[in-house]
Amino acid sequence: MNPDDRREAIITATLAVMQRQGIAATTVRDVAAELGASSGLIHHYMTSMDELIAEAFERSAGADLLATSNLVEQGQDPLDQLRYFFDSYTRSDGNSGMQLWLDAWAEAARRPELRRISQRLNEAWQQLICGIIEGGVQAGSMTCPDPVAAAWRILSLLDGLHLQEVAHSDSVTSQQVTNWSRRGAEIELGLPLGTLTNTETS
Amino acid sequence: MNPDDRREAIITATLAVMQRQGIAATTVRDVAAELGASSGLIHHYMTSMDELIAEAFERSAGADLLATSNLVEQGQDPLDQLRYFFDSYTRSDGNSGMQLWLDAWAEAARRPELRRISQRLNEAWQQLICGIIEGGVQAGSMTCPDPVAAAWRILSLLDGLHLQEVAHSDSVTSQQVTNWSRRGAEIELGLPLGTLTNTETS
DNA sequence: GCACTTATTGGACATTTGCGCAATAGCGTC
DNA sequence: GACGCTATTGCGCAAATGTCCAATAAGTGC
Repeated sequence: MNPDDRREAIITATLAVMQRQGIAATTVRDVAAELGASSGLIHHYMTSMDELIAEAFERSAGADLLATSNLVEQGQDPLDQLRYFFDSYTRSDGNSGMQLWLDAWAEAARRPELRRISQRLNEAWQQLICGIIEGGVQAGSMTCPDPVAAAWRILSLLDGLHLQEVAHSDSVTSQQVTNWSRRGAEIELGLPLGTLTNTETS
Repeated sequence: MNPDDRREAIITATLAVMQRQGIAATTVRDVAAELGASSGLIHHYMTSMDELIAEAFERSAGADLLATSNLVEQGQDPLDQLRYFFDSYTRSDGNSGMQLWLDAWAEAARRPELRRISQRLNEAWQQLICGIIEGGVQAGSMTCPDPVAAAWRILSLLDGLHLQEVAHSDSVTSQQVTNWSRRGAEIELGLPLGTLTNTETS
């Protein structure tokens, strides 16, 4: 098999195992089994387990960011962009992506490679929001004296709420995450109530 | 040694190891070394590793909640209580407590015992905030149409920001967490700018 | 057909893990 | 001082894990 394709296949298999079992419980043998190959093969392409995990996480989380980023770009005006942003962010595939983020944040303290990637991606998310806000302020549709802080707040609010949903699904439901986070952004940016809740749900 | 005291000593030692190395990297042997005893002793008092970890986490996180709760009770009025709340929450001992929470949230999906505890404590935190807000609304010093949602938002914002600080200390500093979270609460509750920032820091 | 490179295998190895168990030590009671 | 209970030890066991490596399969160019 072509080395590039093989590398890709390994990362895909690793991602599948990671989403199923969590980052900490992902082993070389599990990846090999998922791939239908031997464990030695993984090490022939990857220098270490940490690198493998970091690369697989980057692939998954990077794709999510790119998808949202692309969707946001299609918004006609900043308000539209913000709606697209929430639509895309909230619809993370069954929260398996969010569990991955939880694992990544927790493991960041112990895996430098993973830490660098999660930090870079989180900063990119914040900048994506920050750009929308700055556009909204310039267009006069949003009110925000400190876009940088507001962007971190909106991102942290989303992460914090999703965190509750993933860790304690009985406490906070997916619907509440959607409603509460949008309402929070409306308050943060001085938007009229209902600006971001485009459907009939309250 | 008295069985009760011994049990206590084991939990204390476990907590020390957990704060130093993280939940996932806490082993029976490390706890035994911290305690200055043999590994067999731990199993003589604890039926399993999971139970030990869950109990130690509950001890630590429960104490933090109690401390903040007690401090809040000493506030003269709801605004005072909210200030005390932020003072206490932000000054979590060098973030080792927050790393523990990160580990707990990530592990919640795989350790039912831990999940129950973290869920219960998170709900208690939310109720603590919710009570303050309801008091503030009643007293007329805060404006909030939905205290339950607002409390979850403030808690999630704090958690989300702390999360960034612990996982990526280069992105978000402790000072920014303090300022941004308080400013967020001011916006959320319709408070004048600076109501919660009692010091000279901006 | 033959050398040479490389993908791939399958298992060995050292380490670490939670846990169990037989032996020991310490201490209170009669 | 003997007995009995239990706290405590220290080692052993089986399982799991990351990593490495010699052997093999499969092309590939000459």
